Order: sequence, then structure tokens, then C-alpha cells
Amino acid sequence: MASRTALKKQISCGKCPLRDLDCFRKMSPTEVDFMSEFKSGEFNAQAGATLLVEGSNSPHLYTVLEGWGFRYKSLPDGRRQILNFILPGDLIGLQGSLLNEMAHSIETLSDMVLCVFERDGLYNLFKSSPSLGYDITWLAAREEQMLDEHLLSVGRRTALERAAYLISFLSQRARRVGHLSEDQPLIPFTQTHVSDTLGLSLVHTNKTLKKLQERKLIRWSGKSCHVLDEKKLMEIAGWDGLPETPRPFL
Amino acid sequence: MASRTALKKQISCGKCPLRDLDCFRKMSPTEVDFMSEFKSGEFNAQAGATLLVEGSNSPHLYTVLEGWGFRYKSLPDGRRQILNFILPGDLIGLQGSLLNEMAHSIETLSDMVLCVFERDGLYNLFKSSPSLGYDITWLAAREEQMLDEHLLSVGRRTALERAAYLISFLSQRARRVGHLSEDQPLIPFTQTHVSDTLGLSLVHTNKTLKKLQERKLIRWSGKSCHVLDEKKLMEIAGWDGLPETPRPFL
DNA sequence: CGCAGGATTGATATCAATCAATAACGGTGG
DNA sequence: CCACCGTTATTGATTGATATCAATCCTGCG
Repeated sequence: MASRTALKKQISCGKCPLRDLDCFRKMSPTEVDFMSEFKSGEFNAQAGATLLVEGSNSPHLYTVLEGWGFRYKSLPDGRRQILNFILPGDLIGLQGSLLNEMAHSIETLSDMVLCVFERDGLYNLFKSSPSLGYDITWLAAREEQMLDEHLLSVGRRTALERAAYLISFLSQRARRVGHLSEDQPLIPFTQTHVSDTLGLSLVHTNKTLKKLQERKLIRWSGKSCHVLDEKKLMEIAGWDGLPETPRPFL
Repeated sequence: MASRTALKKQISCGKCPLRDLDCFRKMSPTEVDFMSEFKSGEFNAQAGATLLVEGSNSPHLYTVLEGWGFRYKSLPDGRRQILNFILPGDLIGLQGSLLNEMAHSIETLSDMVLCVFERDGLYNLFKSSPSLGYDITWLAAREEQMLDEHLLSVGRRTALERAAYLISFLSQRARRVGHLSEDQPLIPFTQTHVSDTLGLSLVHTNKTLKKLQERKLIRWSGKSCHVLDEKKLMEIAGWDGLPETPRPFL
């Protein structure tokens, strides 16, 4: 269950600690002011909570401030496909805001802190601040790019390559937003999550991860995965890594 | 080879015949004027031409006026994954315009007519016409939604379900933009294209399509596929179909 | 201690890839 | 008009990858 702590502005956008990370593009003071105005609150969700449900029509848009989550879709009989993972700086709920209905669900993997916006204000954002509108489009294009790569992975990579791609991908993303600190292992997810991402069965996923472990590229402990050799994983996957360009952060 | 016939404005946007289709949202006169201004020409490409190449940095954005195409990515050793198909009304090259580098290639399946825009004018569009900026974002979100469904398909559907999904998906899309007329069968593509979309081998794709044919749901003739029973295909795939909402058209 | 959820493992069953031909078709040059 | 050719579609046989089934083993937790 997601626990609604307080829907008020707990941090002013200007002081948002994330804003200082290298991976994010700097915002002008005007833009920061606008975002502070646009922000309608913060939302704290517990690990395992469902944030948005396929078919629903949420009145909110969120920017992730902290924590891990994932987007997924299901078939009528329950088979599930994880579409992408969600990390700090990601904008979520855009599809729902624009197309009027979520076609996927979102769940948290860890406790999460989200910045809340009213979807009704979205059009006004485009009107008042073209640069922020542009940024949102930028983020949408970036999500599309990640999905393209995932699709290539699930469609054409072998099981081992897929696993290697997934883990190096998440490792890079997490590192950039400071979510791979010394104390934190890596990803707070189970092998079931991995299998639903890779489009493989749980058993086969386990055997595949084991191979990566034998080669000392990763280490699985408890409910998370340590990345020991990102480079080698990328090599196995035939993946070039994420672009270095700083991205917008709302 | 793509043949550049003439890069001038051959049709004013206001008279664009596509604009009258039900599937597209109507544009205000101001918006139409803006687009006419933004439009820098038309481009005619022949079937089989490569429009954009992974890694390149095209100065253009396009809206499709006519014809079929597809986006794809490849692995270093040549394995190819088709990401999505391109039909009239689609905006292409947005990733390249925003993120500065194409991460996928685009090829035509039939002769194609494209409306050309300068990517440098994109930011100005957001500034001058927030509603058009919003529309572009809308289109990006729609593309994302299609990719989500493809990913679910490739990751979790069986071969038969995937094929059924793909064909009903294309059938719906084509019908809406009037590309399934009496005289035209359906899609001008080969089974190799199908296999690269579904993430299956060519042989297995052939056997799978054959099953759909035996059940009288499709008919393969020459280099194209007739859809005989879209409803049944959707049922097999467990797919609900595209949303009915009219979409923006630039 | 006893559970429950997650990770592992070995055996077996399927699905899909690969290999190897052959057939069908459209286009070309003679 | 016909022989020739390249591309695409089709098929059967075989191999290989992945799914499924069925246990067992952990580990954190009440």
C-alpha cells in the first residue's frame, strides 16, 4: 500500500538536491520558479506499492525524486511484461495525461519519493514555458529510445545477452543518479522481475544469471544484484551504453 | 535509392487531403498557417529506400503523407529488430531532433511522400505555438504506447499470438488512414519483415503465418498480406485494439 | 521453531532455430 | 516466347534453446 504522508510542498524546487547532479541539465531561475508553482506536493510510497493502474485515469503526473520502480503491462491471462524501470529524474504518468488513459501500470521496488503535478496544468506549462514543454518532449523521446533498445533486446538477443544488457543498463542509469552508492548493492528486485523484463521463464532466468555469476560479472545476494563488471556485461550484450548528454529534469 | 524530386512546398498544409480524415484532430487556422510556414518541402522516396540511418544526425523532421515504412535497430552482428511501422500522419525523426542522434534507422516499404521540416525550427515551434508543441508531445506519447504493446508482444505472447497481434495492429492503423482501400491488399512487406518484427526466425514465421492462413484469418499473396478477419486476430492476440481518440496531425 | 517468499536444481517436454531443399514468381535478356 | 536468375515462400528433418514440472534449499521474520 502506498502511504500518503503529506501532499504539500516539502522542498522548493530550487533546493532540490537532484538538480545538482551532472546528468541533469541546469534550469533557469524562471523555469525553477515555474516548476515550484506547478508542483502540487510530494508523495511517499512504500516498496511494493502500485502507483498507477492500467486503464485508470490519474489526475497526476510525477517526477521521481528517490527510489526504484517499474512500468509493466499484462495479458488477459496474467502473463506480465516489464517495460522499463523508473529511477530518479524520470517523469511518469505522461501517457495518462496526454492520451487520457494509462495503458500500463506502475509499481515501486523500493520506498519512493515523488514530486506531484496536476495533469490539468500541463497544457498551461506548454503555454507559459516553451522550454519546459520542449523538455517534456525530450524526456518522452528518451523513453522511446530506451524502449527501442529493450525491444531489440527481447526480440533479438539471446538469454545471456539480454540479461547482460539489462543489468548493465540499470547499473549505468542508477550510477548516474547516485543510486549505486557504496552501502547500497544494486537493484532491489527479484529474479521474477528480471524474468518478466527479459521475456524469459523464471527458471531459465535463474540459470542465465548463474552463468553471469560464474563469470564473476555479477553477484546475486538476497533480493538484489551487485554489478561486478559493467564493461564486460556491455560487451556481451553488444550494447554501447547510454548517451552522455545531460537530460532535462523537471 | 531515395529520389529527391523537389524540395519545395507542393501542397499547402491547409489543403492537405489527410487533414480531413476522422482519425485526425482538426487544426485551427492559425496552427495551419504556422505549419505551412514550418514546412520546408516535400520528399518523395522510392520503395526500399533508407530514409535515416542509425548514428546519423539528420537536419530534418518529417510527417508522412503517404506510403509505408518501418523503423529498426540492429545488433553488431546484423541481427535486426523492427521497432514499429510508419504510416501516414506519423512524425518521424523526432528522436534525432531532440536527442541529437538517431538510435534507429528508417526504411520505406512502398513509395512514400513525406512532408519536410527543419529540425532547427522545432524549438521555435514550441515557442510560437504551444498547442503544436503539445501535439508533438502527444505523438511521442502515442509512439511510446505502441512500443509498450510491441514489447509485451515480443516478450510474452506466443508466436501465433504475436503474428495475430501484428497483423491486426497494422490492419487497424492502415484502415484509419485509408491505406486499406479495395484495390490495395494490405501491407507491402515480406515474411522477413514479419519475422524481424516478431523476433522469430523466418522459417518459424512462415509456419506461423501458414496457421493463420489455414484458419482463414489472413491470406498471403505475393509480397503482401490480406486481412480476412481482424476481430478474430485480435481475439487470438488478446489485444483490445487502438484507442479511438483522434490524434494530432502536423 | 516454523513459515513464506525467493533462489536453485535436475529431469523432461515444447517451442522455435537451424539446415537443407524445393517451389513459385517476377523480371531480364536473347 | 522462352530460358535463366534472384528473391521470396514453403517444407521436412534435426538440433538447440527455453519452458515446464517438481523438488529442495535458503534466509529473514514472527
